[in-house]
Formats: sequence, structure tokens, C-alpha cells
Amino acid sequence: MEHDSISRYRRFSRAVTRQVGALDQSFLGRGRPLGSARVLNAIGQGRCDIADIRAYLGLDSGLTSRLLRGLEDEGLIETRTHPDDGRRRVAELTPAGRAEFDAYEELSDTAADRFLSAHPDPDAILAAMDFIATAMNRHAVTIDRVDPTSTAARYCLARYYDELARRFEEGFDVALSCDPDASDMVPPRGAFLVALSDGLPVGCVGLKGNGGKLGEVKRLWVAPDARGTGLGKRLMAAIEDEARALSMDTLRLDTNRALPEAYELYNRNGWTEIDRFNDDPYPDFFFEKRLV
Amino acid sequence: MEHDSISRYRRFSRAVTRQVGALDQSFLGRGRPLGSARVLNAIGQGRCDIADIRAYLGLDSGLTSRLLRGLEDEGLIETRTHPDDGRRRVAELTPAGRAEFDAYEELSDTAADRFLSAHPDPDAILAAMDFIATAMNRHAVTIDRVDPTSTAARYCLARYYDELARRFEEGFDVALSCDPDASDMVPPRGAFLVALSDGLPVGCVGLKGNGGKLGEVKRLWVAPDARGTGLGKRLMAAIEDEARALSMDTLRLDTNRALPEAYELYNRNGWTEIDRFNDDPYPDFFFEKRLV
DNA sequence: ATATTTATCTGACTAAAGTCAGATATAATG
DNA sequence: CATTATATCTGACTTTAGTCAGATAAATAT
Repeated sequence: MEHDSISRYRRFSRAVTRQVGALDQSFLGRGRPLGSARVLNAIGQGRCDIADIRAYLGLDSGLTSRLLRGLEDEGLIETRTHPDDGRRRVAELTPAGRAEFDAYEELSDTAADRFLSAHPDPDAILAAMDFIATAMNRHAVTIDRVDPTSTAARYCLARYYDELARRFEEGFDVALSCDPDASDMVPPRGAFLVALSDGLPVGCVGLKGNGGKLGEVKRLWVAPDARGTGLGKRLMAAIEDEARALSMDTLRLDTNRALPEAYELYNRNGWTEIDRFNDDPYPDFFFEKRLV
Repeated sequence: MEHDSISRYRRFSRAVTRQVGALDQSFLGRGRPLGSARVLNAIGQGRCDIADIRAYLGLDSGLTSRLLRGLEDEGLIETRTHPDDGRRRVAELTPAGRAEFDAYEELSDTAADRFLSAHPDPDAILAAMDFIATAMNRHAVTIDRVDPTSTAARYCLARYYDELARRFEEGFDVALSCDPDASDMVPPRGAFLVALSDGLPVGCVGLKGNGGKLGEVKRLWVAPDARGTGLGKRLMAAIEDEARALSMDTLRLDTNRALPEAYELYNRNGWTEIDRFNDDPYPDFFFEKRLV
């Protein structure tokens, strides 16, 4: 018996396959084939567009059609043509379908809950799961503009502040920093972007504007799980695009010596170090970039 | 979008399912249905007994029979009746079957390798995978007697010594401790047990004897991943059984104040604190237990 | 206006997976 | 010894999954 990395990976794979397989078996217990259950779940998760469902589940159009017909015959869903495009169709759960979907959710939830609550340290297990899922979803991180007061944004900011408090020698207190007002990071003055990996926020960046041609980049953060994947660079590129769309021509930012990877990121991506431009107590370095 | 524990578990589950599904697709690429491939792999892993294969893969006996017949027709396996029981049959790979099995192994290995080497920190990923797999295999930890010089035993001991070096204020050097000779932990003088979770060692304990009625318990270790699951108690019960089987009637052990959980374990399980019985520089506490 | 593309549906398939009731031979039990 | 249990096999199914070639109707391009 060896303990090299490949056999460890495969041990993990066996363990998880067994766990996931058991859930599939319990899904079968509701007397519906797995294919139908998967379609019902996709619709319950809000995928109403049939082309979307087909792409998500990787199904043939004929098969999809028949599965939908089956769910319709059971009275679990209703379909109608898409309001904007007469070729497409959209599906929706009926009340009975909603009840059935909830039953499936319940099965998933109890499977998850039973596993997590049986473990002496559920938080550590969840952290390990986030880490692995983020690694597996690496190619599929989306960057979305959100309101800086949304759940996802606040989740990121809380982790960002925690990290500053840990890494700055002098600690960190938001109140002492030049905290941009949320309204400065909302169009038309600015923007706030969150990187999502299958729904979990793994990074953020803010753009603070005053209505003029000068903007300031704030709150760049990448989750520890997602570091080393070029996400910081992607977020910076995305926020520059936002700035251009708001007709800005110059961006500024500040950073602290306790964050050397950020300093490197700015240096490598066309930013120039400039003189101090504010009296915030935390930053040590100041950068500027002209947008073309 | 919420970030509660259930949705994090399910995000993990989705990510892994997709990864596993991709591997299944690549298996299909070898032109054999998944069912046959799974049986071939089970045989290649050394499951020769057909009843065992059936139980492992959860298949109907008729289906198993047909899948085996198919592999036999392809010239990949041979079956013959079990030497000890004329009703049972055993399967074995032919050279062609071995080659085919190796091709499947190659697919798994490259999938694992591609994933691990694409990540900036493969060691952290593997640690997280071990942690999760151990948690999922919790109910399936076996305790086996092994030679203390075997790979599994040395793996455990190396981690045990590392941990002592980290936790003892004064550090730890095996050479200074009363290191029992390996021959004292092998029958008929003693024993060495390793706890395996699907092949990965997650704990150990040694029994050092001198041929008489007195034995000494040494090297009790439980992997951090497996703590909180009662494995320490199971290992201690198993080593007591070994001692009884060797006709011992009294066991002793020593421990250090830097290992309070061990102290508690002995206190809770029928051990009595006694006076120092050796001049090893490391231990602070000494225990004895009479076996009934 | 006509031609082409796109999204979905239908019918006619095939392949794979799974079920079930015997049949057969061996092993274990009283 | 007869009886019962066990392991496997075979034949005759059903269900599920997946494929493919049109048909239909709406959208888009020329």
C-alpha cells in the first residue's frame, strides 16, 4: 500500500463517489428515474430556459423533450413559449412540482447535515470542501457586478477586513480608514465586482468614483482558496473595464507593505508608483494608472 | 445566494460529481460500457472473489454473471472455481486484461495528476482530500496487525515523532527515548497495530513484551484527521486484546504532560496512575492496567 | 420575400442497466 | 442420509439512457 499523491487522490475519489452514489440511491427512492429527478432539480433551482437545462445537464434535445413531457404528465411542471422568442420554451414548477422539489432538497440537506454533524469539527470539513471545490471550479469563476451592500459583497468585505487585521502589524479598524461610502461604488459613480465560484464568493474589488474622470480602486481581495490562479489580475482587468465604461481616464489606489503580493500585482500590470495622495493612516504605497 | 453549511456541502458535491463524471466519460472512450469497465477494475484491484465483486459494486448476480461472461469473451479475464468452495468462482486477469486494466489506471492517474499539478499548492489540496476522505470513511477504519518495519508502520511512526517534536517544549529525539527494538513489538513477544482508512494509515499502537506476563504499550498515535472519532479507544482495546492473546496480565505505559488528551484517555479507560518505572527523560506520567 | 439558422418536438431506433424466476451444483446442517 | 442454504448461471423480461433523422415553427440574414 503506497501513500503517494495519486493514490491519495484516488482514495478521496472513491470515498466521495460512494457518498454521492448513496445520495443518488436515496433520490431513486422517490420512485422517479434519476434523469427526471435531475431535470426537476434544475428547474427548481431556477433554470427555466429549456436550452439552459439542456446545456447544464448535457442532454440530447430529444431526450430533454421527453423528460419534460414526463414531468408535465405527472403534473409537476408547466411549459410555455418564451415571451421574447417564440422558438424557445420555458418551464416552471407547479405547486405539486415545488413540493416534490422540496422533498429532493430535503434529502440532500439531511445527507449533508448528517455527515457534517457527525464530525467533531464541521467548520474544518467545510473549509476543506470549499478549498477543493474552488480548485475544481477554477476554470469557472465568473465576475459579476453587484451592490456593495449585497450578501456576497459583505461576505467578501468581512473576510477582507479580517485578513487586514491579521496581517497589518498595527491591526486594522475600518472606521479609521477612508471607507468609501457604498453610494460611491454604485453606478453611475463607481462599481463593485464579486468573483463567484459556483455561487461562493471568492474575490472582490471596488471602484470609487466622484462623477469625474478620476477613479479609485478599493478593496481588492482574493480568497485564500483561490490564490495563485490569476484571479487578482482578472478582477483588476474587469474593474478597469468598468472604469472605462464610466468614462474615467485615470485610476489610483493605495496599499500596505504587509501585502507584498498586491504590490507585485500592480507593478506587473501597468501601474506606476506615485506620491501619497491621501492621509489614510494605513497605506504605505500609492499607485496610478492611465486608461487608454 | 447563501453561504450556509448545507449549500457549501452541496457546492462541493456538485464540483466533485462533475470531476468524477468527466473521468467516467474518459473511461467510456475505451469502447467498453461503464459496467464492464467497473468489473474489470475491481478484478484488477485484486478482488478475485465474484461474491466480493458483486457486493463491492452492488450488482445483481445475473448482471454480474453476464458482465463476467462478456469480459471472458473479450479474453480479458479467466474464471475458475474457488479452491476451497466448489460453489464460488474466482476471476483473474489474463495478460491482455492486465494491459487493459493498466490503460484504465493510466486514465485515472493522468486525471489525478492533471488536477494536482494545475494547482498552486498540491500538498494543501491533498491534505484537504485526506481529511475529507477520512471523515467519509470514518465508519470503515480497520485495525490490522503489521510488522513495525512495514511501510504503513513507519509512516505512522514518522508522523508520531514529528508531532512529539512539535508538542514537547523540549523537543523530541527518538534516540534519547527508550526506543523499543522492533523485535520486541512482533509476535510472540509483542505486537504492532495500524488503523487503516481505505488503505491510508490513520493511527497506530505498539505492544512491547519480554516473553513474560508484563507488557508495555508504546507509540499510540491517531492522525489529526481522525481525531474525535473514538479511534484512540479502539486502538487501546485492540492492543489489550493482543496482550491477552499473548497471555499477559499487566500492562504499563508512560506519557507526557504535553499530551493531555492521552492522559484523559487512559484515565477514562481503566488505567491507574502509578510511580515512575523507567528513567526515560520524556514521560511525566505512568500508568498501569491489570487485564482480566 | 426568400433562404438559412435555431429551438424544440416526434418517431423509430439501440445500448446499457437492472430485475426476476427458475436451474444447477456444491456446501452445511440435523 | 435427506434437507436446507448458498453461489452462480441462464433466459426472458422491463426500464432507463441515449442517438438520429426528419418535421415544425419562429427568428435572423441576404
